[in-house]
Amino acid sequence: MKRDKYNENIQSQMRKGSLEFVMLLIISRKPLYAGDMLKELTKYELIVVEGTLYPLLNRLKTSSLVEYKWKESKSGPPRKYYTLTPRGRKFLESLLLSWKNLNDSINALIKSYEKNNSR
Amino acid sequence: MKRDKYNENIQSQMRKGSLEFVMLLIISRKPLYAGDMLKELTKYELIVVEGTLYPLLNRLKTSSLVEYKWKESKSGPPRKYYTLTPRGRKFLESLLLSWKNLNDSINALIKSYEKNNSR
DNA sequence: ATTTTAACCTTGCTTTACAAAGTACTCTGT
DNA sequence: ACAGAGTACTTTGTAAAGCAAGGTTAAAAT
Repeated sequence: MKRDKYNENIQSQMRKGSLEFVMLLIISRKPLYAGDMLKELTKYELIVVEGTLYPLLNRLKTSSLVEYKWKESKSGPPRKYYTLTPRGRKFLESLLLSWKNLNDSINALIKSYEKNNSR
Repeated sequence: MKRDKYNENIQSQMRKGSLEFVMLLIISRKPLYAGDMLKELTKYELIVVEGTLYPLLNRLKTSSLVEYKWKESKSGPPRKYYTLTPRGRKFLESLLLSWKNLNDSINALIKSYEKNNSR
């Protein structure tokens, strides 16, 4: 039933569109590879899967927002360690502003909602 | 050039996935029709266009989260005034929790970013 | 050598935001 | 009465992107 899909992966749905932002934030802190990112995202309860992550990383690469260097691993094939480009840093700064605006708007709406429901 | 699309409609992209949430919030406050919603959303700087809004309202309707009543207008054809169903109210409550979680996660990441960039 | 594990990639499906064009109803001016 | 303007809602086509599932390659373990 189509209706039920609305209750599945609520958090996942809400994260859509903010994903790039979160990814750039994580990459900005230190060079890491996809496996690290998945762990990091899980820590923040932002579940992302491989099929989402790799194409996203490639889009960011194509857009010159990130770059990577191959590094050998002790336990398997080499890894791509990602960092932000200068362009990526600039873009992240603008996303920070957008996020704060969106955040303010939604919080204003929530306040108005909570007042109406007197809690 | 594909790269440039990343800079267009940043805010629009970030809003994706939170749209249902915002719509339910707005509808929860008082019955309104699509025209009112567009004005309301503009007020909060969350731009949405007709081609997005109407299909979304129909999805919410199909999912039994909202319902509407026809009302005559003084200046044109009748309007659909939307309200939340009980199911819609419950769903909105769960979205509120999800939003707060996502918000906390991202704000934690932002703090960590700002510390690294010592500002 | 073969199997397992790790890392990265690709394909197909589905959803959905948006632009643009379409339908339908009401009011106004002539 | 009817043409045109304005308002409200709908539909169609396109493109983007998340995800599941399957694929490829490389190193390590047995």
